[in-house]
Amino acid sequence: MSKHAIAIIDDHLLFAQSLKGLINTFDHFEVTHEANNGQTFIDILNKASRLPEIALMDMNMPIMDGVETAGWLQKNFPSIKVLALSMDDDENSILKMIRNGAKGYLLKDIHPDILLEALNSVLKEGFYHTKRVSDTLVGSLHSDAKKKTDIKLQERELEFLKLASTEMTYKEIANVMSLSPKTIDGYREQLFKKLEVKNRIGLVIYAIKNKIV
Amino acid sequence: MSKHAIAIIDDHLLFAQSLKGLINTFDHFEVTHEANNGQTFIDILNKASRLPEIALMDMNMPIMDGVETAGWLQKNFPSIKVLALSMDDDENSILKMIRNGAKGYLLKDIHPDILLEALNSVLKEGFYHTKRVSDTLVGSLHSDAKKKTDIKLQERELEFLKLASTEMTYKEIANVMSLSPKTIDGYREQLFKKLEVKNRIGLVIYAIKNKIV
DNA sequence: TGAAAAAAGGGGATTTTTCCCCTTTTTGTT
DNA sequence: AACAAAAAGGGGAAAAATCCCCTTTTTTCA
Repeated sequence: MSKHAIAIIDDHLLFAQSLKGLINTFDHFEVTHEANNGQTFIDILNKASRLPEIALMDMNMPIMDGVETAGWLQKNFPSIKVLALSMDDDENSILKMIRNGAKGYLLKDIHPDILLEALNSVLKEGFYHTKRVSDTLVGSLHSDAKKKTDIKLQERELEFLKLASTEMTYKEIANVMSLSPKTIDGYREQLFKKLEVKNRIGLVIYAIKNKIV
Repeated sequence: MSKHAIAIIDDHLLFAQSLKGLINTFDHFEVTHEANNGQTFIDILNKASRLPEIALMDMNMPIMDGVETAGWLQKNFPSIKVLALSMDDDENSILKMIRNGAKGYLLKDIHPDILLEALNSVLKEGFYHTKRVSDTLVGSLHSDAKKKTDIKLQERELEFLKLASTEMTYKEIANVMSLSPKTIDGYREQLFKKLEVKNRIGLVIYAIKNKIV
């Protein structure tokens, strides 16, 4: 029987290469595709003769991150099962990834045995969910957790948010953006409502947590 | 000839184990010690019969981080050469690590060949410095870069800084800390000077960048 | 092609933050 | 015992941020 084809998409080459070695020691798996970000992976897939069965996908990557890439795969190569590989078990990250079709969400601090278990499970059951992920999924059904994902920010809002996450005053921000301070007032209040924060500190925390700055 | 003993200190088990596999494929190296944070590593060393020659040290770890551990090693086991392994090439991190005796600073996105090169270089030359690290070191000699490391914050200041990095007003913070708002004023101004920031946004950015929150 | 959304701006008031100037008490260290 | 540092607090004023209320113009999209 031929081995199951695994793809690794991760910008940390040292990790990717090491992990490749590890997976290749697993009896029924072999790493057949490697990419250092989502865009590269897409390019590889588009001229590949063989497709991977499972894609081990890092979350934080330059150019095209894990969430975006997972969404693209869901549309264009739905047969490829995405297993997210992340460093932080942030609720929002988990939800975004699962909503974009990921079959599982693993933390990088797990034991290699768990990875093997997850790979097998994804092939047989179609998914692998740790308790943490299940809990998050259940929790997201109740309460107000729905709103928190998929907040779309306008270009101008994003520009402002980045500048608001510096030590500039609003007057200075208005100058940089060539706007009236009153317009800045408007963007601020808009973002306060949209992001459900009470003040500029909340904006900064949001921006950093969502890797906008 | 026996192989050179390498220790891996990293809380990301999957990475640590994978890396171990990779290093064990290098001709003259083998992984002899593993720990998931600095404290664990110290415990292991204190009852080890054999010492590692090189310690591959992650920066961000729970309980005891890479900088602290490197400092401890410098005092207690100066023969062990520390090679920092980090995800971000933040100038402050590099400086802190080098000042605590690290012989090199590698990013996790390097090619495995570079790791091998670094290991060999540390053994032969006593150090391995990428261009980025050298540049940072040179840059730190000039200008005001000296001040930015080793800023010691008091317990109370740290408490305040954490609360200042939330959406609370200073009045609310004063209540939580059971202090007069005027005392909070004092701590704030003190931190502004100490951290060289202009306003509360600067405090939040500092706190997040230095993993205080 | 017309309504909705986005972008830009204003008046005016209140609250919060920032920034000086200080004092007292406690704690730690030669 | 003496001095330095840390912890706590105050008066007062200026600047910045917050929060309502609005209007106009341009873009987008069904």
